[in-house]
Amino acid sequence: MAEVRSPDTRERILDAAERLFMAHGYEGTSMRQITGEAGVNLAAVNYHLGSKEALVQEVFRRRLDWLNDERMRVLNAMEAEADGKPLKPSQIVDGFFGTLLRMADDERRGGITFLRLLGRMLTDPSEFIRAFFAHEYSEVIDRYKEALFKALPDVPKAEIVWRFHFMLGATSYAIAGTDALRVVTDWQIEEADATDRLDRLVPRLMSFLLGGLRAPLPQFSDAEAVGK
Amino acid sequence: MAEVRSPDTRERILDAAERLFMAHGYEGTSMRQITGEAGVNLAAVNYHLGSKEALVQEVFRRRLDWLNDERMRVLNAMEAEADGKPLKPSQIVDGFFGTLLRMADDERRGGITFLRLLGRMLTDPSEFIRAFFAHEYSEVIDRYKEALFKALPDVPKAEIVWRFHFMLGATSYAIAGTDALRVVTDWQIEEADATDRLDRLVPRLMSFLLGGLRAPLPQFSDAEAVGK
DNA sequence: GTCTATAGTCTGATAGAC
DNA sequence: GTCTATCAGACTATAGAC
Repeated sequence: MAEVRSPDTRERILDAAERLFMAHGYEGTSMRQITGEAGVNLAAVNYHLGSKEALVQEVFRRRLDWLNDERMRVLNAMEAEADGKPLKPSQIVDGFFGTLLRMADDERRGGITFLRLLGRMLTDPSEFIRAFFAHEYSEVIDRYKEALFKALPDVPKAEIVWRFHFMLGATSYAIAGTDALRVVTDWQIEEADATDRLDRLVPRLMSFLLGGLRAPLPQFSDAEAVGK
Repeated sequence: MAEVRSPDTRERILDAAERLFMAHGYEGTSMRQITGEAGVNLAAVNYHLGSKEALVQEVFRRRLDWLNDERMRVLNAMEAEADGKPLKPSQIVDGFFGTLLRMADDERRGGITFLRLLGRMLTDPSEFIRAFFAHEYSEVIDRYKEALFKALPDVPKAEIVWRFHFMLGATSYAIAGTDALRVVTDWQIEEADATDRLDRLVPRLMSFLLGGLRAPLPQFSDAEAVGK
């Protein structure tokens, strides 16, 4: 049985970095802030992680490895159950986005802090960030895309890929939650109490995503597009 | 008649800052990079704009002033036309999101560069950015929210506010476009040619947004929620 | 493994000549 | 208005004592 002990230096650094990168971004967070918040010496980051760039990669890797394994496990289980028949779109959307959102409740997996950090980094177009995500995500995305192609045989594949993309954006903003919502609204809506946030957000978002995924196909003004 | 002249120093700085903030973020871009790209002296930013913080505010202000005026103009025109009757949801969505997306074609208004910058900054939770957007956006958001409340009297207001938020997220990702799309897909889809991007993106996104906006209401597992 | 001390570089901002 | 020169401080990273 593993010895129970308080978080070691390496993990304290990762936790502090996760929180600070979420709040101020990668470039906006210094090693001094990170080590200060973690209560460790400045040199500890370079000793344990190597560099600031290696640190941010490890911050994501320790969470995404679990998330994508879980997404794979869920999809495999659903497909085994379906026995060759296509899955329902709602199952696929829940397997991908629901699994992500439910991380918000799991403090062992970073909780809401990691989800906000992820939503923020997905809009970062820098080559270094993009290459990392492309690598960590490609396998699971391919599997879910294929499942959607099978589930929606009448919808052109390009349309499904775009709608997948739109769903990611809506989810990213949903994660940022009340904070980002306050950017665009005074949010005087009566139910601002904190208790009913997450368990209502998930069904709310799922309805929206499925409505968008199954919307009538767009009519392009360009006539030639019909034959494509 | 105004004299036609090449962009002056101030505008060259704003253009360079817009491009660099889009690519590397606010914290990731130095004054030296900005003045270097603009081909002006380092001291010019402080002389013309005052500080780096004042610079980024002016980068947004010069575009958002036009955008929000235009959104107001379109909404006022549609409501005058409707003569007191509720607008169609598709009209409202097009007035808000369509007006934004069509900026991508207008190089005089910053084009696709500004749109990507905007999408990126909307995920930044820092107080300084949020306060600025809340101020610049509040009036027009309120008017569009009210129009949606009128157009969808059977949908609870809280639901509409959330769906507005989800639509913003989907649009933000749509703007980031092919770049962010490549994060989550190899994008081997055949129609990757650049020519047919924007005029197809708008109907694609509009279908998705309207599908989400008009989706069936979510079922909360919490029974008490029904009476709220 | 953890610390101090510091090297070497880059940052935003400004004073003052022209 | 535009320039050079420079300040004072923050940054990442590392060498070397313990």
